[in-house]
Amino acid sequence: MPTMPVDSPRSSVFTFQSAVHSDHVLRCLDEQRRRDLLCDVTVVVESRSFRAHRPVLASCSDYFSARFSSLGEAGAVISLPDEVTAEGFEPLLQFAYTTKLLFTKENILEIRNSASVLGFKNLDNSCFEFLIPKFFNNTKNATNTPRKQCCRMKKSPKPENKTFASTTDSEADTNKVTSHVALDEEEQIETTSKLLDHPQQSCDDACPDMDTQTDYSLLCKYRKFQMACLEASGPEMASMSEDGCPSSCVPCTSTDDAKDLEEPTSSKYVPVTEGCDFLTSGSSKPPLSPGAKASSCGEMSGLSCEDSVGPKKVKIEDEAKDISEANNGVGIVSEDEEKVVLRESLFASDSRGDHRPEDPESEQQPGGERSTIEQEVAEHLAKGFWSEPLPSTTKPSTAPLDWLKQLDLDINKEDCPFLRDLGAVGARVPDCEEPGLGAQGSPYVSSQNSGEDSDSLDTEGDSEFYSSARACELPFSVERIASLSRNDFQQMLKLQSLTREQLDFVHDVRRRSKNRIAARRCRKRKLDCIHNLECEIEKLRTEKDKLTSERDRLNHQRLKTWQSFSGLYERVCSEAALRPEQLQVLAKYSPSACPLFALLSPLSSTSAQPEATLEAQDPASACSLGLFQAGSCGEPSSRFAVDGGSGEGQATPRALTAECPPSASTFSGKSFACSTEGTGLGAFTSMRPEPVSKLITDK
DNA sequence: GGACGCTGTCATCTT
DNA sequence: ATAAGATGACAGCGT
Repeated sequence: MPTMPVDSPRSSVFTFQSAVHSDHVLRCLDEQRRRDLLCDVTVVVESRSFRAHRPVLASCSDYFSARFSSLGEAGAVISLPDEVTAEGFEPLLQFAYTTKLLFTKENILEIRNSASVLGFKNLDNSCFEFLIPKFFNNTKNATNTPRKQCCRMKKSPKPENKTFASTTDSEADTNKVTSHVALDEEEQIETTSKLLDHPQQSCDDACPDMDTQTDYSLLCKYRKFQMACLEASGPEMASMSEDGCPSSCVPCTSTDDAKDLEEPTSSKYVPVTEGCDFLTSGSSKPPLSPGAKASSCGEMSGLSCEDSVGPKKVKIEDEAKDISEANNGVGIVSEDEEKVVLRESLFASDSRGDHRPEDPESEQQPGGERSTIEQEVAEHLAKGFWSEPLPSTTKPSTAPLDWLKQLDLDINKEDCPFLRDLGAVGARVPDCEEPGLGAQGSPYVSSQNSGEDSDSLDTEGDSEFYSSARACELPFSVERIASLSRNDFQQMLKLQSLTREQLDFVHDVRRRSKNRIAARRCRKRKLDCIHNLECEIEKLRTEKDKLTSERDRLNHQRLKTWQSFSGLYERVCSEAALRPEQLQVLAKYSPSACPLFALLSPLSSTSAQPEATLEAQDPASACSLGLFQAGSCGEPSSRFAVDGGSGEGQATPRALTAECPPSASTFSGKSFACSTEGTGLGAFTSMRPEPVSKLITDK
């Protein structure tokens, strides 16, 4: 958009933004493409060639962007992968130049596939995800798309949520495409949810080791706990974030974006006030009304795995996002029975007047009977369209009550170019689930998913609010009140001349809404923390098992080495027929760990080693019994647990009794005395293998 | 009808 | 000093 800073005596900067410039540019580019003017690339698909401009393609498609950047100037002709068909590519090319995607039931799959391969932006979520199932899964419950089950921790699946999995009779005779689509949609939903949710979002129950981006910095007491864990855990927990969040093992419950880490799974909508900042601060775009900001932001941020109960809402909110980003609306009009034009069009400030007279397509099809699919599609898109709040320009001087009436009447039926055409379907006004609450028909309310557990905004308190709001004649929605930043909120209040009572009421509503959201966050953090701790416990348990088995292995190895060593000494001594004096001399020059010491123990304990008391001597035999007779002790490790005092084992009585059965534990007391007797001779005497003892005894 | 879980709200404390 | 957020406690509601 052209900005035209104009110097003024006071150095003020003005901004002019054309609402038609981008349209014009695109139109010119399309014209050039049609006339093959300034086209710098030929795209070959199957046997067909398409002339185009690289920047246009690159700006719309990741694929082209990558290709062009890698090819440089050389690639004047590029061939697309086999997966891309001409039938699928041509509408995409047209979309790139016109923002309109022409498709039919017959070619939408081709288009979707091509778009997927080419990485065409702004189509998947906004178009295919909703449309394809409508085309190919058009059952009664088609609108009830499955909730992302893996993100529902405990809620039992509801029957209607199984639409995709279940195959109705009407579906039974559908072609393979149907199942393919259903499958793909599941993937899409999942992918979409992942994208829209916090990237960390994942299944709760299957991810003990998955990372999380839960922002524990927002935890208060939990953060302290996490920090304590960090400190206590040492290097193992070094992967924790600064906030004390262990990245190695964390709750896999959803965590939203950095700001709104918290809301994703547990709440239905998350107004992120801060998210509106980019709209409000120094924007060069035409100022949006507070309502627009609120709605946009609320809907933008209102996505979560759990929240996005179906592609419908995802799409709507995605559209809202697009709307908020580009100030565009989404319109859909019918061309003929099976043909639909999905169009993103400029959503000028006067959205209510956006009947797009320049588009003959938008005119009602006289007598044209729409298919159910089409009706649903149109209704869906209309919802997205009207989820955009009324600009403030439409209600400046209108009395609040009149304004509300206006909302209820005008918007829903008359002014919406899509619903107007829908007949009975149109009568099901978006956001008007509760007939008694006319205010809920206000486009300020973004509760899109009618019916089952739509706890987004249709809470008791909100319903109460609407009643009270009507009583107070407040032109606000809860969402708007709660999602606005403080400044915006204050500004909005200033714009409205409210009575004291009204002001109190609005503040109260805002406070409660904020608190409600905070409570959700808080609870979610608790759950995350619990989950995190469970993961930690599991991890430590695994670690312990690993270390235990390693210890056993090493002990076993040590026992074998000792036995082998002892055997060798025994052989040497017996073959050499050494006398005890000779043995002592030999031992004198042997390392202390040498099993030879064991051969000397009786002598040393009685004469040479006065400190080796009877208690130590007795235990020696006791230990040897315990060690080498008590096979009942079971494992080698338990045997060597006894000799902990001789080396690094550090066996404790508790360990002994724990590891040895009662029969062997009768020795434990003395064994322990023996093993703790000393680190030298006593210890080794306690360990001498029976053959050695026997040898010495014999001698 | 009670147990349980979920959610909103309030009061209070912390940031 | 004030607003916003966090959290414990409680109550209402649905299952």
